Amino acid sequence: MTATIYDVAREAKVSMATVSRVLNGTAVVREDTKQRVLDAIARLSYRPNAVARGLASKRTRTIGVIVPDVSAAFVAEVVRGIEDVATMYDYHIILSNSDAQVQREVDLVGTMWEKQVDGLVYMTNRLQKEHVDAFEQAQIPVVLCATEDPERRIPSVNVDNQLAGRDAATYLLERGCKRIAYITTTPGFSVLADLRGQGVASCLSEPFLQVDAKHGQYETALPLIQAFLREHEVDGLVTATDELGLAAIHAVQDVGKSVPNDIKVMAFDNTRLAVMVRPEMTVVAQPMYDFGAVSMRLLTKFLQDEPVETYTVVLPHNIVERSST
Amino acid sequence: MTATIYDVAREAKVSMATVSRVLNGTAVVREDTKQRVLDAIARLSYRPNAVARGLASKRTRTIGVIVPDVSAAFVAEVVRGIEDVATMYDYHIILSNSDAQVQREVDLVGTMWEKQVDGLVYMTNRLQKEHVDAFEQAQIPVVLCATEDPERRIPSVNVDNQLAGRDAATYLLERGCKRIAYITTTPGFSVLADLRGQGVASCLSEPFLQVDAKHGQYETALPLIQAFLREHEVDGLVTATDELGLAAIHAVQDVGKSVPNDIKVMAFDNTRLAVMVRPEMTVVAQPMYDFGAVSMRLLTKFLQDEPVETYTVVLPHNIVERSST
DNA sequence: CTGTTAGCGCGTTCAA
DNA sequence: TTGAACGCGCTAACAG
Repeated sequence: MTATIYDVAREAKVSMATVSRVLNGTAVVREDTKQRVLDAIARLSYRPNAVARGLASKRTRTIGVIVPDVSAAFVAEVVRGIEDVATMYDYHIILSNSDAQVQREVDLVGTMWEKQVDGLVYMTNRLQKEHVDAFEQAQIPVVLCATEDPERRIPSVNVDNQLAGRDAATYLLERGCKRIAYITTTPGFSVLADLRGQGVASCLSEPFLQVDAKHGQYETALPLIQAFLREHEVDGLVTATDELGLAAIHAVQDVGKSVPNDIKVMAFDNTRLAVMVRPEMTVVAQPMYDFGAVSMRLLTKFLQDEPVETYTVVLPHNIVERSST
Repeated sequence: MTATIYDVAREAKVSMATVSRVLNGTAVVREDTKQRVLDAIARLSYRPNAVARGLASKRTRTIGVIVPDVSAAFVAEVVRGIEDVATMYDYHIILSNSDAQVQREVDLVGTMWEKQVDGLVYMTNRLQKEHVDAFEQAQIPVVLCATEDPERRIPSVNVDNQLAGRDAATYLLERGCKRIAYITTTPGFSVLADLRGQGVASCLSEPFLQVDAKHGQYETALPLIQAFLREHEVDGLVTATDELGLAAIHAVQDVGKSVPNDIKVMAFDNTRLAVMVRPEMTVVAQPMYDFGAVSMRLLTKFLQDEPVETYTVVLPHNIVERSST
């Protein structure tokens, strides 16, 4: 049997309350009795039971993290940011994948609630009423991470994706591109991708060309982009993700043209992929790690009742110029 | 205030024991009273408190997952596998990154213990005595995931990396390679990488050439491999990871040679990177998702006292032939 | 500064 | 088939 706080109390010849006090620093304890307690703890190699603690204090020091899919590079990087800051503030994270399915996302809020998480970091492609309802019912502090809440009801951390789209288009325009197309995942699937597209579109005088690259997978996107390039005369491509950017570069090469001479390619995100292509990709870099880190930090502020200035944090994005433009 | 089991009991005009019974199916309850309870639960939208439940039952239905770094593609994929199976068996996972630091890994076992996790899925580059001691002290069921335990003390799920290394070398040899080099992260850092190298070496009659690509990052590896290629005449390259494979391909091209005509390149793992290079990489594919899924499944067997045949699961690897060889 | 005493919300005997 | 009562290990008043 593993030792409890009672065992420590007996061993140190004090009451369990005193043990609790030195454990939590919740009140002043005389130095020598404190030392006795510490010794007893060490002798018994006592570890406080976080579950009992959670029940008594109503705070579990664990945060629920709900994401579409950790195995996506972008997401994994975000999760890393979340976990790092969580660790700093002595929290653990419970991680769940939703596969971007609303029903599952809503269910997860429920099970996270059962687990008594102190807060939630939430990542979804498209925030809907069901989500907001679930948050309200669960009464858990939530921070949206790299996801948009058009109505700004829920605190969130993101970049201005529409502006980012404009910046991308402007960049290409300034470098002489005349006809720019936007390559994205299935429109309607991801708000981020849609906003970026809107940003691009808003800069164009020509009719807006958009390529639906399905789920954004390299393999499926490649032939779609090739087909598009055979039918349309373009000299600039903006892609919703790095993976699509990579597919775009290869597609351009496949139809016998050159990047960046014939067609300039500019991608979103700046995952490690961006530097692993030839030519290396110019990108609108997203602060993925910071999405996670800042979200979690914001959440800790809520949990500790620290004052917060902005509930809707807009992180800066920036263009990293490389050889594909 | 959120409803408790007492509220439900009162609402259904039964005792809390009965509510607990219908909740857990732990004893037969008359159909109509069961229905009353269910109705009451729905009416109050009652959710059992998992923390209280954990304290009373001594099982939390949460699993600790300790990995070097989720943001690595390989790891993220493994974690996805773990989480999927955990969900199937109604477990949640607490995820922590260790950055491959032994001290942190050991500490994490301790904090996971405090959290009363029911089990641990553990991933580390090099299992050491400190780890095993920590496991023993914590008395938690552990399954090693994609990590070697040379002494087979701890249950594990892995492939035979040495054999995989031999297979890679054999493959190249059969295709006419005469001088093969192995490109790896800092030797001694990862047991997996070392074993693969040993496998490669065991097939070679020529002296074994090994390139220390530091931490295995594309950017730092690239110039190192270029330098190596300028000094050595080789016609085959095996790399410890996909990222290094990509660097190798580009390095070959940078020194004015062709893949696969002049030098064949063969990588390990088969992350999505493998198909995103030109030429696409031939790889020894690792079942990353399965590492996670099978580990977690094995752990559930321990937790449910199911019989298990093998404590050391060796998953099959296979060569995926593409254009780089 | 320290000890006593209630709970926290639930599982689980033991009787009835 | 159901209920009463105890305990899981700890925090948090409240006394002293």
